[in-house]
Formats: sequence, C-alpha cells, structure tokens
Amino acid sequence: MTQATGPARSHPATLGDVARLAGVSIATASKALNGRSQVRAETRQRVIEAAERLSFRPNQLARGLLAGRTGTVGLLTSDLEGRFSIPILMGAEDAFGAGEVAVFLCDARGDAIREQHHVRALLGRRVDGLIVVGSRTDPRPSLGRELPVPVVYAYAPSDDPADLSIVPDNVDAGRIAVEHLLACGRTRISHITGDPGYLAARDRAEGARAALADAGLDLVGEPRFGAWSEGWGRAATALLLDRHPDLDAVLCGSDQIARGVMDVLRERGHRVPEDVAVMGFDNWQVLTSSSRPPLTSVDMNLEQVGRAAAHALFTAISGVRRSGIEALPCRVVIRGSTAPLS
Amino acid sequence: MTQATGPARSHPATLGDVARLAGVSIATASKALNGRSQVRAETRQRVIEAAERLSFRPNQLARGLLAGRTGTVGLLTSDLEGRFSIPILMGAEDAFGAGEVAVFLCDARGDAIREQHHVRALLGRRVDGLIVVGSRTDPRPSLGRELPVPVVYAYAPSDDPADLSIVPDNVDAGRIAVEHLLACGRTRISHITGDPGYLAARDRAEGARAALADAGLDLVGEPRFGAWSEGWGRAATALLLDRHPDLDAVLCGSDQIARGVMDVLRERGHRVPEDVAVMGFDNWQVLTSSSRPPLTSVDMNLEQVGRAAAHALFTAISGVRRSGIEALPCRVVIRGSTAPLS
DNA sequence: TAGCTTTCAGAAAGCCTTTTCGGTCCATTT
DNA sequence: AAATGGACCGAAAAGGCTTTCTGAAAGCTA
Repeated sequence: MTQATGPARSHPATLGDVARLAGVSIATASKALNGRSQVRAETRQRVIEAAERLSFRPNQLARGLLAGRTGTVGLLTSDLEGRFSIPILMGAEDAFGAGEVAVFLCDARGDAIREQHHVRALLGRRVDGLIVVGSRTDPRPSLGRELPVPVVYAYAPSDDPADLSIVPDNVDAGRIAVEHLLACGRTRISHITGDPGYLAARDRAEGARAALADAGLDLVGEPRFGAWSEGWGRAATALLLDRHPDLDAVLCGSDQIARGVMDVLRERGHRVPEDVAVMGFDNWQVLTSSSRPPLTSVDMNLEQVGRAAAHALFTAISGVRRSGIEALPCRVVIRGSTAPLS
Repeated sequence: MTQATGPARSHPATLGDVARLAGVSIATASKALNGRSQVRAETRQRVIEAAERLSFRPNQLARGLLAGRTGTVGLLTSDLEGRFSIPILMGAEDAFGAGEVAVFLCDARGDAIREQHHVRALLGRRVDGLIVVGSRTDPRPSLGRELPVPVVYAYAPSDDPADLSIVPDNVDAGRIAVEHLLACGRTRISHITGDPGYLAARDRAEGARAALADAGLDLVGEPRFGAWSEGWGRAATALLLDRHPDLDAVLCGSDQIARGVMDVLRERGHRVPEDVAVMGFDNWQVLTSSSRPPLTSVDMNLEQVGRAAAHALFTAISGVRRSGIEALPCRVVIRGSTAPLS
C-alpha cells in the first residue's frame, strides 16, 4: 500500500489569491477580513466569500513575524511519564487553547542538556513565554534571568526567588487532611508517608503536625517516612500496629501507601473506616475509587495549578511581572475510607 | 511582589545585527552561518563569532515563511487524561524532538467541535503534518482527504482506509498472551475482560481463542465481558469459580481486572501462580508491580506506536504516502503471577 | 598584456501579512 | 463653479531570513 506521490499539494491560499478572486487589492482584502472599518460592506462581503471559497487561513507565521508576538508558548516538562505533569499540562493547555495561543510541548526527560536544547529551540521559534513543569515539588534550578521571554515555573518552584512559581500548598494540604480526620472525631492519628528526600513529604507532615498542635494533640508516633509504594504502606502498618494498636486514623502520604495500609489493616481485623480511618494523597482515581472502601484523598488541584501558571504567563507577557512562590490550596475528596466515629 | 515593568525587553538579535557587527552584508552572514560555500573561511569565522556574541538564534518564523515548511507538527489528542495517550505522545515527541521538529499539543477533550477548531488553528500555523491520537482502538472519523498536509492516525485508526493508521495489534496480543500461558503448561484458561463495546476487548478475545484453537483447546467458558474495573474482576471471578473450579489460568482484559481477579482468587484459597496463573493487559506499572504477586501483563508498546506514527508522518511529509492500518506487535512482560505449572 | 576562470561579497527579490499614508471619486457646502 | 469633506481603495513598507544573480577582484593561461 506504499506509493510515492510526490509532496506536491497545492499551496494553501494566500491573501493575494483571495484579493485576486475578489477583485480587490491585498490591502483591502486584509482590512475586510480583519473587520477594519475602511471597507464598504459590499466589498467586504465579496472578500469574505472569496476567502471562504478558497478556504483561506491567514498565515500565522507572517502575522507573527510582523507583530513581534507569535501567540505560542513553550511547555517544558521534565518528566512526561510521571503522572503529576499530565494534569498540569492539561490545565495549561486548556487555559491557552481557550485563547488563541498554541502550545509547544517539550519533554526534557529529566536531562539538563536536553532541557537547554529545547529552550534554545523554543526561543528560535520566538515563543512568547515558557512554562516549566517539574516532576516533584522540590526547587529546581532556574533557567536564568537572561531569557528574552517571561517564564513561569509550575509544581516545582525555581530556586531563584526572582522567578515566579506556582505550586500546590503541601503544608496546607497536610493541615486540611488532619482537620478532616479531626472533624470525623479521630484523635489518635498516625502518619505513614514516602521518601523523606521529597519536600512534599516533609511539608505534608509539617502541616499535619501543625493542625494537630492547634487541637492540642500530637501524632501517634513519629511520621514514618519510607517509599511512595504499597509495599512500604504494608510494612509500616505492620510495625505501627504492633506499637500502637489503639490508633483510630492513618494519614498516608500517597494513595499507593494508603492501599497498602488498608490491606494490612483488613488482614489484621481492623475495619475501615469503623475502627480506623484512612486517608491518602494525590487523589489518583484508579487507586481511590477501586479500593475497598473507596479512599478519601487530598487532591492537589493540579489542573488548577496548570491553569494558574498559564494565566500568570499571560499577564507576564502583557507586561505585569510577578515573582516569588505562589502556593495554591488543595482539597479533600471524601470517600468511604473516612467517616465520623460512631 | 507584583510589579509592572513594561513588556520592553530588548529585541532578540537579528541577522542584520550580526552582519553589522561582523562588517559584512546580511546575505554573507546568512551564508556563513548556514555553511554555504561562497564564503571565505576567515569571513565565516568572523560572522560566527559575531553571532555567538549576540547569542543570535535565527528566527524560525521568517525561515518557515520562506521555505514553505515550518518544521512543526500538530499532535491532536482526544483525551489527554486517558493514560493511553500519554505514552504515544511521549514516543512521538521523542521521535520528533530528536530531529528539529517542534510539536504543537492540542487536546480536543473528545469534542468534535473543539477538534475542528484545533485543526484550523494548526493549519493557520502552517504545520507540516498532523498526528491524531485516539483514546480507544475503535475506528474514528477521518479528518477528511482535503487537508493540505499529511495526517497519521495513532492508536485509534481512521475510518477511511485511504488514511494511514498505526495501531497496536490487539488480536496478536491476545494470541501471545495465551501462548505464554500455554508455555507455562496451563490448559484450562478462562478470559475475563472489559466493555464489549471496545474493539480492543473483542480483538483480544479473538486472538486468545485463535491461539487456543491452534493448540486444539478452547476457553473455559465464554469470555466474560463487563467493565474495565477491579470490581468487575472480582464479581466475574466469583461467578467463574462457582462454575469452573478447576481452571488453572485467567487471562484478564486489563490490569485492573486482573487485580480484582487476584484478590478474589486469594480470598477463595487459590494460590497465584501455583494453582492459577493470572495475566493482565496494558502493563500499567502502578498496578502490575505493586500487586501480590507482581502481575504478568501484555504491554502494547505504545511508545513504539507513537514513534512509528512520527516516523510515518516524517516520510509522508517528504512525499512518500502510505495508507491503511498498520498493526504493531505487543509484548508479554513476565512477572510473578504466571509461572510454569510444577 | 589580453582574456579567461575562480572565488567571494553584496544587491535584490521573495515569502505573507498588516498598517500607514496617499489618492480617487462623489456628494455636499459656500 | 469651486472648494471642502468623507468614504473607500491601493501602493508600499516592514518584519527576518534565504537564495539567486550580478559584480568585483584575484589568479591563471596564452
């Protein structure tokens, strides 16, 4: 089924073609199509019809060349595979797509060299701005202050406070998670979480502690840092139950950990949520909704982060710069694994 | 921290700036930088240094305007959320990024209107080609034959056989899955799968049957179509065990189903893989590696699909059209949930 | 020295659109 | 009738780059 047909496809129509067909000059055609006022209604109509007949689409390259703005932005992810980038990317794409901005997607695969390469390529294409999406919430190196276009960092903040970064508020996330458990009447709350090398893990733990302190309480045992996996959830729960068999809630650093926790709780004869409430983080649908019972989880509102980053970039492009780290609130999504203590 | 600084950033350097600094004409500067031959080595060196000093990046807009090719392609997904689009997108981005092609990402969110809008916008930006990524393997409406640029469909084939589509071979996937189970010495194999409205489900079942037939066997019971969920996996397994307590393998239509299947098998006292082998589909890391035991699964090689689509688009742009549906092989990733019958 | 080729640099056209400015035509005013 | 004004249209420049073609200078042969 392979056949060479040569690349010859008739050139897309240009404004000149439209003008010729309508019997006017190029200038008039342009004005007619762009709603400028210096055209008689009848002439405008003729041009519009001609444009339609040729299915004319103005060449954005030429337009961008002239205007100095291209209506494009670069979206630089360090890790497409990771599931956190995707919602952010969706939010940003959504916010831009609604306007007339097109998005160049570049995945650096966590490689600084490749990232640099992509930045240069994007600047060559004269993007109006850049969004840099990290794969974890830990600060990342800035692209530098010398770039000719504005940059907004999303999820992972830049390490240069002069840059603008939009991130989820993990401290607050830990806080609202605990507040939900307290509202359910739980008081003996333990925390099993992931890799302590992740700022997100430390932030959430800090927020959780703060909320407990506000209520005059403390965590049951120290926060247990480990890995973001089900396996760690299971192992940590086993240890935890040996030491503190009386706990009535476990706040988990991720939904995966929570799954492991629930498995061991059930195996050991603790009912969820009657005896022990369990909460996860990330609100990862496939895990939260198919577990038994469905898992209450903190959603980081990542789409919102993406949208906010896009919006910030927009305003930066039009001249209003901000800087610093802006933290967006998270939200608790309540499901069956937490319920008021009866 | 908000401060208005005005959009005034010094214009990026143009070829004219470079030429002036090097003391040559614009034409010479262009030739020097592009490795054309009509420049003395010494002059070329001077130009290159000047370009470096100004960190000159040729304006791709201007270049594209002139060349008629922009070095950009559109990547049109119908559903970014779905996890199948992502690896395809990664593969394509990877294949293009290696060349000098930039990718416009557009998510139509499953809406035909929005898709049409994006196509028009992309054509306005004079992309050299389009890749359309579907969210399921069922055929989707063609964008039409009248587009001025080549189009390649990935994952979901176009319903017009004149288009080129690159898809995973689900029939073969069902076949190799069963062949693996047979190689493990299993002969009483059952199939629990997802929504029968999905071509993928029907294709896999067909492939599985064909492989069994080749071995002179048949499925234990009819394939059980249902949903792609853990819940369905659990429910179907319960029914299945009642009717056929002697089975020694379950082939599942997805990793989620497989997880549910394994849960119920374990609860009913069947050991995996000693008594019953379990296989999933999709090779979704988070499910396969954290289940107990880790799940053997069929990987659809989606990155490969993306790369192949990118490559096909490349060759189409340079004039060699293909058409029809090209199915790429899948592969079995063996983990603990399948093992030779001892 | 005249005439040739070779080597290298620059002028200019072209890609497609927007916008400014000047010009034409007609209707109105003095 | 002449002058003014408004409505409409087109010529031309600009934006940054590539490419072709013209030109000039140098090196070579006869």
